[in-house]
Amino acid sequence: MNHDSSLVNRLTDRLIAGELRPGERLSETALAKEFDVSRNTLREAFRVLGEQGLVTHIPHRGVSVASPSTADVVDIYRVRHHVECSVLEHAPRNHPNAVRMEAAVEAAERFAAEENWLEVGTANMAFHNAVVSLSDSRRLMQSFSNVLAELRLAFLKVEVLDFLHAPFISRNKEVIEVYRTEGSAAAAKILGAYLGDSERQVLGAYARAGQD
Amino acid sequence: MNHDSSLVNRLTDRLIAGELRPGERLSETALAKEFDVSRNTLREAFRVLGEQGLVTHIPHRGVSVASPSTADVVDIYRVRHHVECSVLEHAPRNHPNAVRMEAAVEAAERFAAEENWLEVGTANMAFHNAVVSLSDSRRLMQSFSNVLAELRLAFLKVEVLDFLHAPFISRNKEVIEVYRTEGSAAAAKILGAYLGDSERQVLGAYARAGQD
DNA sequence: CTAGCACTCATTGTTCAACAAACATAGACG
DNA sequence: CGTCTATGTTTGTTGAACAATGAGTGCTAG
Repeated sequence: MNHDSSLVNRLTDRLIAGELRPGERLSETALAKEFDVSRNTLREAFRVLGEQGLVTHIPHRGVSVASPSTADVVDIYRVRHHVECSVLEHAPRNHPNAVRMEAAVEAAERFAAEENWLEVGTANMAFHNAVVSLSDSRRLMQSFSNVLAELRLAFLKVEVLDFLHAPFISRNKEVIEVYRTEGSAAAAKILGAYLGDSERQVLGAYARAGQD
Repeated sequence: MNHDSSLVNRLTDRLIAGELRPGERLSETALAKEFDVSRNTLREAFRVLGEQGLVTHIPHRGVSVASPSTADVVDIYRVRHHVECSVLEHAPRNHPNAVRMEAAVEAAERFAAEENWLEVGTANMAFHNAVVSLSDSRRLMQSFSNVLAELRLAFLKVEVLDFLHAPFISRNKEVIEVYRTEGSAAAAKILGAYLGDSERQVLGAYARAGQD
């Protein structure tokens, strides 16, 4: 995805894989040693991750893996509503990137069959990134991708990947189907409802987990 | 605006003030000396500015002030359409932050009277940031703010601040007026047309300036 | 016993000097 | 005229060092 600084990639990989858990403190010296880089280069990587929202930086207290609060989840879903729905609503009828959406759904189904929920989640992210790619806007895709990555940390925080992802594969398919047959506006409505339900599920999981 | 790392602020101030011109190469040693910081800290600041799109970083070739191409301008206006229109369309009837929009317009009028076009541009940015603030989403505001800052670099690049900003003050007022009287949906339509015209103006200026 | 306080220790913030690696420039050469 | 090489400059990265801040500890006084 990012073809720049390999260090940022290595860190994001660990983050979205859940190997660095939300809220976990990231010691500079420890991580520098682990990734075999100097503290200074690690700090540069921290700054970009911080700007992407994957990591929280508090001056003189170091950085931790972002640990989205319920307020953050609500905020993230606000972004999703505005961006995803608006893009889908105004998408041209047969946008080439629709195949990306289909590919993502197929991948999700494959991984769901294997009960590999982490990869199902990745495929789900790919689906929604594909939706936003219908905008043909690099910046929109970039910003949105960051927000989705942050949302994944929210999923990891409450540790119920299966329950959160499984029911939504079929709804992804429905979005594609409606987009193909009835057009953008109808599909955007479906997607909006989808997102509302998804948000409720996540917030419910937060409440059950007793998280803030 | 940003109350974190003072260095990033100092740099962004110089950038949006046009003192560091679009495309200008930013030498690490030179800038480090000028801002009286070490190369390493400057590089950390470069990473966040790079992530914000204000600065372009090419490995082994250093960073330059972002110099948006016409493709970038088109991309930026795509973001603006999706974000601003969607937010305004779904904004509640009497959102408290509407006063921010009005304050921005008044500031723009004051500065226009003084023919201080740089500050008119700043006030215009404040207006559109205020529009997005109707979403009550921190992330949407943050991302959007970055995109607007990048657009200002586009204005600075073609050096026609007055021509680009002056005609749009009244249209800002119109957006507020329609939002107050006819509601969100109507205002969003007006704003959409506004943005379309604005985009054409900027692209026209690019063409006249013979820029890519 | 507990609240407050000084002290200690660990971590981050920042700088500096050094070197490797990539790039840009200029001059030599065919 | 174009290409290649040599040289110099800039970035990428490191390690060590020190200052500044925060966190934890144990002491003291009430």
